[in-house]
Amino acid sequence: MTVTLADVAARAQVSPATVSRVLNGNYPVAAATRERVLRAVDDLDYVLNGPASALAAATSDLVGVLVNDIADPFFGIMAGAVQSEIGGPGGRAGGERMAVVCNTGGSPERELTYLTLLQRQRAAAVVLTGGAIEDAEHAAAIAGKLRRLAEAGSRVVLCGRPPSPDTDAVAALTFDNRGGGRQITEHLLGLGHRRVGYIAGPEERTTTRHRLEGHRAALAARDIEDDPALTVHGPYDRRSGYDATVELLRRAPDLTAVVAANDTVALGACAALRDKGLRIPDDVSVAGFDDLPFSIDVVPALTTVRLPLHEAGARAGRIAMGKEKPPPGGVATVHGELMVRGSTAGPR
Amino acid sequence: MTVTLADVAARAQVSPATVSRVLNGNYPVAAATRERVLRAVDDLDYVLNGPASALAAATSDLVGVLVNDIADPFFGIMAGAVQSEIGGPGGRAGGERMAVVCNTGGSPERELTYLTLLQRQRAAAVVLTGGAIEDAEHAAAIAGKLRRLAEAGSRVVLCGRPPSPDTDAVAALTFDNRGGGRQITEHLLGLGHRRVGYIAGPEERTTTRHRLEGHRAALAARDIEDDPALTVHGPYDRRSGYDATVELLRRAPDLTAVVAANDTVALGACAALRDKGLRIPDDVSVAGFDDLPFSIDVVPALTTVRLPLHEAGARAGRIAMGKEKPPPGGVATVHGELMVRGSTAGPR
DNA sequence: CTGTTAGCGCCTTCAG
DNA sequence: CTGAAGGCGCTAACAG
Repeated sequence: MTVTLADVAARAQVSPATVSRVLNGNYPVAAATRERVLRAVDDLDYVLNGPASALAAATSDLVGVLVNDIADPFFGIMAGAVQSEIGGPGGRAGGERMAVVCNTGGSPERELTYLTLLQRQRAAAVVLTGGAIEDAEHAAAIAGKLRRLAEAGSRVVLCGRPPSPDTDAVAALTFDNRGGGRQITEHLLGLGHRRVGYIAGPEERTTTRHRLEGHRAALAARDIEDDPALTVHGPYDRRSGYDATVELLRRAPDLTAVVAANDTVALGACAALRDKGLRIPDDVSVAGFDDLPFSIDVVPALTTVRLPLHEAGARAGRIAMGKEKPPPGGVATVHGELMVRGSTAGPR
Repeated sequence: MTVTLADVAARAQVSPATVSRVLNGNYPVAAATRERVLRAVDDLDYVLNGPASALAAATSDLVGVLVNDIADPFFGIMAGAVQSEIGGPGGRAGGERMAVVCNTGGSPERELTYLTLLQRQRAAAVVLTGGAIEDAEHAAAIAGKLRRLAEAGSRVVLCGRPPSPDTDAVAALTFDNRGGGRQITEHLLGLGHRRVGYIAGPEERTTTRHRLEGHRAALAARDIEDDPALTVHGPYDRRSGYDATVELLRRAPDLTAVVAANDTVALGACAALRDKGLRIPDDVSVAGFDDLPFSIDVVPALTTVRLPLHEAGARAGRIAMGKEKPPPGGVATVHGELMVRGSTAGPR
């Protein structure tokens, strides 16, 4: 019923092997023969059977992309960038690799499950985005899975995640979250702020910890007390920013600035401040992190640290495909850039 | 080297068929036997070979999701929702289906290419999101591809895209773009606006056309002239909103409101107005469409039409998996809800 | 409930 | 440059 390679071969009057070679283009085939085969393919509307080739060739053209939440532009941008680079060298509808996007929701189990599923698919590569969960047991489990994936021939690339030891990753592009966190707080301190609230991300995640460490380093460098009451943890979403800000304001009505773990959280913080009748930045300055597309459009525009998400994702994609050499030592640090905008100013 | 079903069978002292049955759980197997097999699987760290099963079973556990741009939350939200519903009935790391996200960038060729690639993968289902391109030739090509996909056993579901004839889609969930477009303009007219600029999406797309038709219907219902100078087309991005607004202002300095094709475009429009020294909504009202998460956080909050993107995506996913019955006739219209917020008010 | 027997459709040596 | 042959790892009838 469904047309197979053999049908094409018959129609083109060549052997199945020849058709295979034409389709994969990895082997010399006479131009005339190729033409004949291609015509037969068209005539028959033939479409290669992916699973069959994957089985025979022991590798598929699927690339896994693990993200926390694809609805979040932070991940959407990276996933899109990865995807834009994994296409083959072009040509017909061949050579193209496809991205399997796996939404882990930040859950360790789902992360593991998806890795297994990708191993099952014999994924050509796997790109893990976003911060890692800081739990020894889980880290070991992940490392084990990644090792097995690598052994099975998948190229593993970390994007925006710190390199973890014995992972067999081809490369790790890690964001300089610590440096960025430090920059943003330094900017605020430089403006004269002394009571700075910090809305951190969820605990036990490298991203959260690094950004917070940067913040603290900036405080320490100026000998400013790191009042524990000024730090609140919560998920990376708007709601958390809102609630945390209300809480911070309750604990420390004297604060003059709020640093949020990321832009989305910062948005929630702004909303809370506004609801309390506080003006930004006149009464309270607000800063975010990531520089998502909307951040320049909120009013006042958000001061934040720009992370080159698209570039990083694209590079991860190219490295995963072997189109670009991994960085020396397999690790590259991607730095953020402080974007000073209207949401921060000197304290009252 | 790599461990296979046969290895597991040997270790559990059963036949390969039995192992297969345990793993797929579609067949009765004695509890004791199952235990033994499962233990062997664990001991050997066995992972099923996806391509091999797909070949033998003639179906894969991949679900294609076509989107214009995964970095855009409009699509990210739907893709995430689809993905959340395609998981199997649960259980071990089995039964899980994975989402192959295909970024078409709005290009007809890429749309076709990806459909072919999904057919090659023998995708269990394919969900097409977003509006369709209005070009007879392309529409026919797509319809043909979809028909072939359906014949090959993939369940095709449209999400946010009008039902196209002879497509063999299991279901089409279409957004009521016309109704939404009409509502938003009616809202503005009700406030007293008479000169309303309209920033439409790219031409030749159903979404663009329907929203614009709704806008015009609202004007017509009030016998207000549809001044062609008040409509500008452009891509669905911020930049386009900015540029279009500058152009509208040039053409019609007397306009008192701007309706954007979607929220992202509206953001650009707001930025342009602000740069021109115009206040929102005091000088010019602005309205968007979609109600993306950031829309409530911009200042002033955006009046817009909320589309239940997550719900629609989830439903599409369930229908694609056969977990939910398709709507009667295969077509369901998903209505938007007018969200009146601070960005619109009566004219000066 | 379990084992046996054939393929699924393609790639890939190996000859020629 | 092209053909022939074997097997990739699993599933799906059939028997039993």
